[in-house]
Amino acid sequence: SKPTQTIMSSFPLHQAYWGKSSMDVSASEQKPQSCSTSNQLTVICWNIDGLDPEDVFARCKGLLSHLGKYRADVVLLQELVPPYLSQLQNIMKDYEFLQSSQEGYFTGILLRKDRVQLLESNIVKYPTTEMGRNLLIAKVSISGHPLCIMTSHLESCKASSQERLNQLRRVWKWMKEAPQDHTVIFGGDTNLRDWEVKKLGGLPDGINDVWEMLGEPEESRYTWDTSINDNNEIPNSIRLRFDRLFLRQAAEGARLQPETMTLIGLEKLKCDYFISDHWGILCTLLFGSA
Amino acid sequence: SKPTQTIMSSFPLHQAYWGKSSMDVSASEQKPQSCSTSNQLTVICWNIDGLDPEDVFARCKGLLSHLGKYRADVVLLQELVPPYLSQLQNIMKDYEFLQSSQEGYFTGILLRKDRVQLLESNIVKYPTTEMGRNLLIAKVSISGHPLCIMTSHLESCKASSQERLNQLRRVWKWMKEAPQDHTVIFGGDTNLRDWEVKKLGGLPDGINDVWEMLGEPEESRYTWDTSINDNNEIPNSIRLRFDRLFLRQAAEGARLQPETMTLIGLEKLKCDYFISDHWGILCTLLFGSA
DNA sequence: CCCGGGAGG
DNA sequence: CCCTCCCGG
Repeated sequence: SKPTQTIMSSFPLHQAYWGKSSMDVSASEQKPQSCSTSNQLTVICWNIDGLDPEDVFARCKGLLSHLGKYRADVVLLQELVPPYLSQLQNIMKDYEFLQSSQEGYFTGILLRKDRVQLLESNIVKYPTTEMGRNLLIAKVSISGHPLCIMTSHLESCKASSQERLNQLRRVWKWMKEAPQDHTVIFGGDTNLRDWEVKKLGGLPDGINDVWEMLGEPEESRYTWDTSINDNNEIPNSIRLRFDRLFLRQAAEGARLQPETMTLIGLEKLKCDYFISDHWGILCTLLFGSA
Repeated sequence: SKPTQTIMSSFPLHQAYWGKSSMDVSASEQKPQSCSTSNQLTVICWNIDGLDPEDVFARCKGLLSHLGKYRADVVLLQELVPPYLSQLQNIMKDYEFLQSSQEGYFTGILLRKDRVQLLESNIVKYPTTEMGRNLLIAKVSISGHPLCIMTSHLESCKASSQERLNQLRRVWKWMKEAPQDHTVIFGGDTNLRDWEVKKLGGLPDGINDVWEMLGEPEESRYTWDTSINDNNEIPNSIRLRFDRLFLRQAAEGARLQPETMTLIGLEKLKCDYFISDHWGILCTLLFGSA
């Protein structure tokens, strides 16, 4: 009875996520249970461009295929829209969903239930946004580690630089002021240009950019790249690192150490579109001894 | 036989400049000869918007009326076009004319013959202009004082800020590198926003903004003001100080001290247009003892 | 969601 | 020659 089900058949999406011929088994049986005391944390961060009406079904299927393949502990999505979200919720029964708004487009935090225990969530408004942007926060426990997870879609477009930097300062403030016993990880579509971060004097003490911590690997630098991605039909080749992860360590306890960062969603679908105009970030981190 | 004479009758313009019933006397008799050893210098600087085709005749007449009234020693004009220039040359027989180009729109320096002796002139190209802009320079002697006079119409529009600032730096360089025994005065349509000058670190040592030297009088701040001037039919009220005079003193000899700066062309013509979308600047300065 | 150019206010 | 919006590249 959901409107989206009138345009999307559920089965191919289910299959994309759970795998072929899996309609007959329950969710809990379909994938091996992860070790809930593993010290590894897997995060996906992706602006899925839910506002683009082109071939939504195929793109959603592609997205579910990736999410089902990696089964990340934490999935941070931007530009979710209600029909898109409904589909994910219908299929991804093994995740708990948080969303930053009920209407328009918004962000979401998806928590893998068997790995992450949600303790508290919070939505913080940006007071001067002109695009309805906000900061979504989840306090969770994973393998016994207290973790504060944040996502946001900062003000878009070059022209909104000032507002975007206001929002970035606010994000950093929330990261710094999170409980000191929590590790804090932010992932989102920051729409940042490198010169904007420089303009703020660089990252604040205690907050690091995960991509920089990994030695600035060239192959995962540009998350928005019109030299490859033609979803937006932009003839110019422009490459920007819009999507970023920031990390603040807990004052004590295990440090969270980035291990790998790769881009996903790089393959073109049969419909000749990419899943999104952004690549997704797949990041693994390890809780180690301090 | 000039094309402009087919659309403009010369007599009303002559009358506007020289005064009523003056067609029967020669130019040299029409106005009292200024004292050629006066220490006062009068400068008019005005973007006359020669590109605006509306009511050119009435606007040219209004311009000549002002130029005839003040009979400035130096008149710096921007957005001259050939027909407009021809009319001025036909009427203002008491001035020597320099122009920065022969075609399109360009700047001009008009020197009152009985007060100013032209020694040398120079046209400096801006290498990267996309609007054909340049710097027009005249070395002159006035009351025995060596003077370097410059005018320009810097790159227009907010979007061309970078090129405009390149040009401004070049102007300042030429002002600084003019012969040290010359006083240097630049007047022009700079299209500058205050934040652009700040961005360059403010005015260089040794170069001053005449309006600032006069204590930043509010009534002569905005030379382009759509809250009053509707020549361009811009519904928003926007006021900018586009037109500026810069001064560099000679290393020795009399210092040139600004005395007054007023805006002219503030009255609406019968045709319901202003003379230009810019106000003119009328400035008096005095050579004093150092 | 890049950039630039053109129209309308 | 302001600004914003829209469109095409």
